[in-house]
Amino acid sequence: MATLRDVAREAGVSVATASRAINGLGNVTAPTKAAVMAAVKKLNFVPHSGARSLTRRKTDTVGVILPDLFGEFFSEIIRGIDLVAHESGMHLLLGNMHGSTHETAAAIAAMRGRVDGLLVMPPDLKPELLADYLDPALPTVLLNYDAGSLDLPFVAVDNYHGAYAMTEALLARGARQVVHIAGPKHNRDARDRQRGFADAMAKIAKISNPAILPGDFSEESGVKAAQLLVQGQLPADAVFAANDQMAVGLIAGLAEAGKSVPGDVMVAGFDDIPLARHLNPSLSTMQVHIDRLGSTAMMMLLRILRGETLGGASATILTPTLVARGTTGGAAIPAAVAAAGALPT
Amino acid sequence: MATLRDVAREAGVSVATASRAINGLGNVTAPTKAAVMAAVKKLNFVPHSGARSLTRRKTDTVGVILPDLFGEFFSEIIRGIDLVAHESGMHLLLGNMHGSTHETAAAIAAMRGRVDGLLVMPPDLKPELLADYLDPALPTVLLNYDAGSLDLPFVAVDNYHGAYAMTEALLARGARQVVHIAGPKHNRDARDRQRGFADAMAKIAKISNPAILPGDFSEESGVKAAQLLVQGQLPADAVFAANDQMAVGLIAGLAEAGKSVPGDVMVAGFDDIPLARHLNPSLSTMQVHIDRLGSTAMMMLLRILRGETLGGASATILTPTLVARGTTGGAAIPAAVAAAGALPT
DNA sequence: CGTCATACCGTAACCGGTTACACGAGCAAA
DNA sequence: TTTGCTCGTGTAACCGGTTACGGTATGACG
Repeated sequence: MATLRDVAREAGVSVATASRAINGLGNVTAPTKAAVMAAVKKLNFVPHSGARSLTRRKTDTVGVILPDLFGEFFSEIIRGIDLVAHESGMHLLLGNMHGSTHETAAAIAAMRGRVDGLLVMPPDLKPELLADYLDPALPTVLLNYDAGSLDLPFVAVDNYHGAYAMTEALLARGARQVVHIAGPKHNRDARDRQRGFADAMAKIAKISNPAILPGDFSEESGVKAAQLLVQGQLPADAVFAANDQMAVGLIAGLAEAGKSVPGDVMVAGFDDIPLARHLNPSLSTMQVHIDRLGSTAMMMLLRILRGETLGGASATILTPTLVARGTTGGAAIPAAVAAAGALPT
Repeated sequence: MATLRDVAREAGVSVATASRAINGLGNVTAPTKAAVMAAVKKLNFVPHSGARSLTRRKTDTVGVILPDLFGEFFSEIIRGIDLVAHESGMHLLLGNMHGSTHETAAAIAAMRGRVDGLLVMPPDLKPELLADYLDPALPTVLLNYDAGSLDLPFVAVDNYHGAYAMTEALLARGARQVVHIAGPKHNRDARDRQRGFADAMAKIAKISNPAILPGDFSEESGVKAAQLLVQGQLPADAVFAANDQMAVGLIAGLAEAGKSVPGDVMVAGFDDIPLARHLNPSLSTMQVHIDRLGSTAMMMLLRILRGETLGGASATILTPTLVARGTTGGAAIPAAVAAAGALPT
């Protein structure tokens, strides 16, 4: 592979001149520039971005560290990030913590010297630990994580009020005995959603100990919850799953047991994954623009990198909106219309 | 940020010794190693991977260049790649060609000096162009692309025989007038699938000019196809969409027009995206293990990087398998059972 | 005690670019 | 002619690591 010195020699100039010519930094005569460019073509020289970023102290890359890569949730986030990263000519270096705390540290450390900033989503990590791992000198934006004590910028979803609103809606539809299927115990999103549910039940329905079934955000755990519900003879006229994935499993499990939705029991989820509107009946859920989670975080990071100060905007809370569909007996928008984009569902 | 020289100074040794101690390359006394480690802790030094890869001429990173990041297809590929990359301690640098040829060149060029190898998926690029962009010295594996004249290793899906098999299955179910919804004209996958369909119709049903509706792999184009079908009074007892996404739109459109599936018309797709089994009725389709597309490509690349020779295995063809579900009146496996993983659907 | 192998360690040259600074040429003003 | 600028270019010092090579001290051995 040709290096800059090769090009310089070929063009009969110094490396400095070659560099200037290639980067168009002025101060180069037209003929010499042409000579350099000819040499570039001839040797088909491609600049070595690694070396480049070493001196420039800029990599034009941001590191993205996610807990996992499974499912639409993460792919939507990545897409959102890429959307705005691409506009600014930034690249994405993917890190995956694969659920383990130890790997998280490794993933962050491996980013040193490869990225200009970091986008981290640590859904089940204690803030203190996170602070240890992160390099204070490296601009970092947290995804879906309220840093609390740390004063790192972040963008998060208002899980609490979302869950509250959904519970309220179920109650308004006439449900009395609403059961919640919780997410993983240590997961912050899950805990906030559960709190929102419990508070709504207490404040609105005056029920202080609503039934809560365990779950782990997976489809299987939704199926299991359905079985528990039916076999345990748990009285329920509505079930609110902490995410759509579980709601999908739940509905399948209920159908298996001969329960009809929403006839016998209403069902609601959270996230509005693409699948939700295609179910039959379609799934009522809290719509989160997952891609926006990624794109706004990336925009915040870009502004930090440009040296702007975020000021009050250092924390962005995305409010999910309620989408009433078939599983709560709501306005069931014909799938074809929704798919064609005629309605902003 | 502390550099290696800082550490060396702090520990009272030379940079060479510090480097050796940190990397555990022997030839360092236990006490001096301890001193270095202490300095590392004290300054909390994290090695600068950028600089490291410059001298090592190894980045421990592979570049992944995809045409887009939209939908489950790509996220599954990335997940598959990450799965095996992670095992070998490799990182992923994402490049996105955003559909444009010009961007493709830029994306590839930007990888120079940042990666040890490349995974490229250029579904609508001519081989000659691709050859121009690619650096022959950089190990590259093509995703879902038969390089033909270029002798680059690749892993691809046997779209032709998959489509042939699906068409055959529809005919075996008694369909006579099978309509195909094609994918984007310039897309190789789409063209191969269309060829498989046409050949099967000709050979098995002796129909040489089967009806083919235009599409672009999007859900909307499936809806449009349904409208064309109904309004155009096109006789059809089965519709074979070139991918699942379009099949989903198609089904919604048919339902809108009052057509029942599979009663009035059977429907089949291609890919087996996760959504497929959750539709009601569930979608018959050709199952492609999309994640394997990514993981096998990554494994091939790793072997090349390790200096092994691929030999005959330089081309891997993944054969899709037929999954008969509800939309062709096939064995409709209860969703709950399938979700629980009791059956390997 | 001299010789030599061995094990540790330091000096300095690299990897492939960028860029501060110096230098010479050309030209206008004094 | 001398001074002073500007403009184009070259020299060399970086960026932050790795590593070839050479030096020194130590112990074994004749």
